[in-house]
Amino acid sequence: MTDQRRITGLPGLAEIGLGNFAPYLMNRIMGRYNASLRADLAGLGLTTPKMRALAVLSVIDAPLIRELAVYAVVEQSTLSRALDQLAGEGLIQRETDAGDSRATRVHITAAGCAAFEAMWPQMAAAYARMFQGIPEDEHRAFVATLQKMLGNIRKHDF
Amino acid sequence: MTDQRRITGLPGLAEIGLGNFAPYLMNRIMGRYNASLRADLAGLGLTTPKMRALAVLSVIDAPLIRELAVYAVVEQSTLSRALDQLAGEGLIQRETDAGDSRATRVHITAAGCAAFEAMWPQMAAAYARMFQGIPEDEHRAFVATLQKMLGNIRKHDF
DNA sequence: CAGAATTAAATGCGTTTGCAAATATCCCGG
DNA sequence: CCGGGATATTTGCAAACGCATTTAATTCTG
Repeated sequence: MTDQRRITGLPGLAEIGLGNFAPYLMNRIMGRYNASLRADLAGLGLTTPKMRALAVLSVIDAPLIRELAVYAVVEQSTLSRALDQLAGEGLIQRETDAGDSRATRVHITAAGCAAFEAMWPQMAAAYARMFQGIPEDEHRAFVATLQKMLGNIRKHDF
Repeated sequence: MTDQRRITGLPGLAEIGLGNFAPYLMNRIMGRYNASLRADLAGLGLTTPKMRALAVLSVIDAPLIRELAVYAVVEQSTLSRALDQLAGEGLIQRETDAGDSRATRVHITAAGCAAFEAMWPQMAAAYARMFQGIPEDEHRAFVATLQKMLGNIRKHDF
């Protein structure tokens, strides 16, 4: 038992081991995944926030901006500026919500769908690489655990 | 089958579903984990790169800066500046490598260890929350899958 | 139903980031 | 042992980021 453990009663990071600490491994993996995507995307004039917004919009229709910020994992102020650019490029459209004129809903355009489809093969390739050699049932169990974890830490109901 | 699937042969994101797409879930989870830690750390005068460097240094002794950048998942130029600050605060020390005077090894100081120990309870709490309600064996299987994934995508041997 | 409190989104502003270039050192072939 | 190419780190710079504030609209409360 280390000094720290003896004093605090908490197992320390050294005892768990970096390579067994799930948040560390997840940061390592997503760090590389995101960096690799970012490099690919730069060639298409897209940044990470723009790509994430398009990805979510390809699946969820007309969310509010604050919802989109949660789904896309982008700070709302950063998203606001990313949407400025996407709108300027004709990839999305902002529209005031019918029932609440403070709120804005975001729609993806046909050009936006096309832009997302152009980058999807690279995301799919990175995804395939990540799970290569991992059996289907292990993959499914992994995703099921992720879903529980998200349920544990999210602040919103979506 | 969607139009995209019929044309490209690739299952699209909509078919997989955001909530079943592992990289998406991992970004959601780590986004919140990191944002929550960052808020806690701001009070201690630490940023994410500084915290990550300290965390790695609490476990790995005297790595080269480029190794530390990989372990800590921080761009090397960003790390270089974070180390400037940490050194200024007396939490780490840079020392030219004995065998290669281009290279620099980084040592954590006693004050640096103390700083990491001060923030560890918050990291441990976020970790515990993330896995609350998840059985021990499921947790272990999850980490084992993460280790395979890291092996699949990493570029370095560490 | 008036006014306070809350919520949505955008914006100002200082900091941080990451790419690319610079600097310093090392290694290899001839 | 000299010069070209590789490697380790730092630094210049423009773009991106996040916090806090602002603006605008809605909802709650007495």
